[in-house]
Parts: sequence; C-alpha cells; structure tokens
Amino acid sequence: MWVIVLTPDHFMAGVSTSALTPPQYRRHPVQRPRSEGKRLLIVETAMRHFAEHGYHAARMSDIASGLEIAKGSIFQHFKSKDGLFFEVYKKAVRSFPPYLDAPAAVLQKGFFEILRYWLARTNQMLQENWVPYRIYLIGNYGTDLVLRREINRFLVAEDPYGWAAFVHYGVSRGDLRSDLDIEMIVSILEWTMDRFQDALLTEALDPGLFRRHGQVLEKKEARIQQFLDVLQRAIGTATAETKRPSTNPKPREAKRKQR
Amino acid sequence: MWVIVLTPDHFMAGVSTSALTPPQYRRHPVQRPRSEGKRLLIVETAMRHFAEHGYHAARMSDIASGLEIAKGSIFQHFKSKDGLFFEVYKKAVRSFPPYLDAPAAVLQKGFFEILRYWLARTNQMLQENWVPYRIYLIGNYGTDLVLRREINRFLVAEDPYGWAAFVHYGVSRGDLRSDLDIEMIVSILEWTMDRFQDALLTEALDPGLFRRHGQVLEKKEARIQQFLDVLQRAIGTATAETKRPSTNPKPREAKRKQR
DNA sequence: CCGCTTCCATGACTTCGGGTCATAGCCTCC
DNA sequence: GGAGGCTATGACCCGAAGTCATGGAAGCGG
Repeated sequence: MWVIVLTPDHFMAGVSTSALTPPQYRRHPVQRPRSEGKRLLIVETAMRHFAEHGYHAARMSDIASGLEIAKGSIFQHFKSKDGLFFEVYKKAVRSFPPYLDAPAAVLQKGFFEILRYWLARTNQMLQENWVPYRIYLIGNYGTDLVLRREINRFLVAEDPYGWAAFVHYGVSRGDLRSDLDIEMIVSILEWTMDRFQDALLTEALDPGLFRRHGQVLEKKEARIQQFLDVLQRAIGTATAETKRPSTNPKPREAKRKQR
Repeated sequence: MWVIVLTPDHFMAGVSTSALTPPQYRRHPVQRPRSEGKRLLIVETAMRHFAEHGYHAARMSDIASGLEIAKGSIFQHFKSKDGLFFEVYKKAVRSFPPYLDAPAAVLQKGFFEILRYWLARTNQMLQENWVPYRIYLIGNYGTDLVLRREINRFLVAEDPYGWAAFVHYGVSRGDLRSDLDIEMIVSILEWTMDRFQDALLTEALDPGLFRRHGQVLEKKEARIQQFLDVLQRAIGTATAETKRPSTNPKPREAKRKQR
C-alpha cells in the first residue's frame, strides 16, 4: 500500500557493469593493461581516503589529487562515488580470511575452537590491517540504504568469510546441531559474530559506535569465553566439551567421532 | 596510531543543544507555545519525507514546501539535516512499545513467550505503523557513521525497547540463566532480535536489504519457533518447556513454578 | 497608545561537491 | 604513418545544504 522509493535495478548499473565488463575492446583478445592497473591504483588510494575520513567526508577531488590525476578521470573508471566505494568495499572484504583458513592444529580442535581462534586474533588483525576493517564498518553502517542493499547482495553472493563451508564443516564433524536449518545457523552466526566482533573492534576503531561493553583487555578473554559458551549451547551439540576448557584441557580426541 | 577522523564533541552541538535548551526565553516563565508546536510539525512532516525517500534523497526544500514555510525556517529550528533527522529518529524510536508492554496474559507465560508474542506481531505492527519502522531502518543502516554514533549513544541512554527491565524480569522469573553477565544477555538479545526482526521486516519494507530467508508467511511461524528455540537454549534455563509447543499447546500452567 | 526589544519567518545568496562533456592526446594495429 | 577508438583533462554545470540581512509580529514598559 505504501510507496517504497528505492531507485530500482538500473541504479548501480554503472557499477555492476564496470565490474562485469571484461574486455569488450575492439578485436584485441588481450585486455588493456593500463586500465586495470589504473583502476587498482584508484581503488587503493580511495580505500585509504574512505577509511580515514568516512564515506561522506571523503572527497573525490582529494582522491584524485592524491593520485595526481584529474577528478574527471576517476569518473571514467567508476560511474559514481557510490560505485567507487562499492569496489573499495569489495576489495576490502575479499581480503579477509575465511574461517576455515585457520592453522591445521586449530582446525582439528573443532568448530568452536576455530571461532575462538579468530576472535582472539581480532585485535591483532585489526591493528595490522585497520584500513579494510574500517571500510567494512563504513560499508555496514555508514552509507545510504541503496548502497547497503547492493552490499548485501554482494555479501550473499560471495560469502567472503566462507560461512557456508564452515558451518557444513561444523555439522559434518558433529560439532553443530543437525536439527536446525543450515540457513538459521548461518544467520545466527553471522549476526552475532558480526556484532560481537564489532564490539571488540570498535572499542579501538570507533569508540562509542557500539553499545555497552566498556571493559578492556582484561575481561576480553572472559567475554569471548562467555560468548562462545552461549553459542555452543545455542547451536552446538551437547558434547559439552569445547565449552569449558576449565583450565587448559588436553582431552581432545574423543571429539573426532565424526557424529 | 592511525587517525580516526570523527568530528568531535561539538559536532552535533546544535542538535543536542536544541533538545536540551528548555526555556531560556526572556523573563517569561512560560515557554513560547509557538516554537515547540512548530518543531513538532516540522518533525512530523520530515518523518514522512525521510520514511518515503530515505535520508539522502529527502530534500529539505520539499519538507519546507510540504509545510508551506521557507526552507531557511527549518534551519532555525534544527541546525542541520542531520540534526533534524536525529530528532525524527528519536521520535520514531520512542513510539515503539517496550517488550514488557505485552498483555498481562502474555506476561504470565514467561520471557520467551513474550518474545514470541512480539515477533508474531511484527508484521502487523509494521503495516499499521510503517513510518517509524522505516525511520528506524534508515537510522540504523542508512546514514553516516557520525550520525550513527550519535544514534547509538541515544539508544544506550534510552533503551527504548526496555531490554534491561525485560531481561531482569526474565532472570527473576527464572526463565533466563543467572550465570551470565546481564550485559551479555542483553547484547545477545539485542543483536539477534534486531536482525531477526530486520529480516522479517525488510521482506516487506525493503526486499533484498538483508540476507537469506527468502520464504514467505508459511514458513514464518516455523522460523520464529526455531529462532526462539535457539535463543532458549542459549540464554534460557533448561526448563525445556517454552521451547516446543509441539502442535498447539494448552498445558501452560506448570510454567508458573517461578524457577 | 507608542516605542522598544526579542523572537521568528523569509528568500535570495553562497558554498561546495558530485557528476558531465567536448576536446585533445595517445596507443595499437594495419 | 594513418585511422580508430580508449583515456585523460579541467572547465563547467547543477542541485542541495546551509547563511544572513531584512522585515514583520508579538509582547512589554511606560
């Protein structure tokens, strides 16, 4: 009944196109090298700018002058500011490691220990690599709904964290309940992990962006433990083992019974 | 080490001030009636506009002409577009019912049944009242990070859904685990409920904004059930009862044993 | 009833930044 | 070396947020 005004499909036509248009150059079978290289340069510079200033405060002219090219040139590579940011966002997100990219030793320990591994590394990874994380943050919470829509489509399509594979791994190991829709498990994980990591991250990246959790590193370990405990109960099988490594556990073999 | 560029405290000075400045009028003890009334009118009109067009596409001039006043006038009431939207957002969010505002009959049934009650009503409430919900959506995902920051501060301060009280209620009834930090429970709930409702809502409000969950009403009931089941395991006590009302249950009394 | 003060509405004006376009240069291939 | 089409350029446009000097209205003291 009400009118939803969202610019329809053709909105990001420029963006998607530029991403999907391989070489439609004349009859050259080879792709023009310059073009791709330039695009990449622009994306890299733009990423820094967006990360430093946020989406709205970033100026196309600054990005251009940072590259010592004309503003207009950027618009020949990327249809719009939105389009450029979208490319930046994709690049940033693609640089994140999938969950299953943990060391073999960690992989063996099972689903929740893998989660713990990544959560514990969150801070470190952030500090080594803050730019893409900030882009991720900006993309998720600091743009227009229209762009957000496009971003979500991308996330669904690419699943950069590899949730699907990871959850299947967990289910096949018997670490995760098999009586739930996979979809539901993935959703729950995405939602909570995103926000939990945001909470961990933004204490450093953007204090005050997210609610609560005022404490510092001391409690961090404990918080992660508690969070994993909750998750384990929610979607894990009742082996009740990964849950509390009371002090520091060793009995980790029985777990391999593979459901 | 890296530079976080966020306009500092004085950023929304105009906004906060305008909200916090009661009557500093001359020596009239009474507040000027005109001013408040006008502010309200503007906020109401602006809310419709923002809801219909989104944040960026909403034009201050349209809002003004919708009210048949000059654009400049709006800027005398609200320092900026951001400021106006923030007021709109606050008004929208304040109009939502707290969780504990369920009918007494529902309240008796315990924490998770209250959740179920509200989830089941989500669609209905949306349709009766889509404007503030859309404002909520826009505020959460469709603005700048700077604004988002302010919004979060507001949400923390006001807790419009009354999570704190609601969770305490749940704990005191023995519906919720008491071995977790209250903070953790509240966070988990906020995160998942927000997103779950978003998923339910945006199917209607903004298809494609959120990931997955393609199905329709048929499955909705089942999804709610599954979601509550997961939540129950995660943060609920093991009374294991609220969980599965197998078909359509009647035995709802035993629950009152109050832990 | 008159001047005075304070608030408020006005709309023309400024500023600023995203996006455009005609033009010129350049590269590759024939 | 000529032709055809990519690509860079920067002056330009346009739209929208935000400003400001002005005039008017409403209350107050006398």
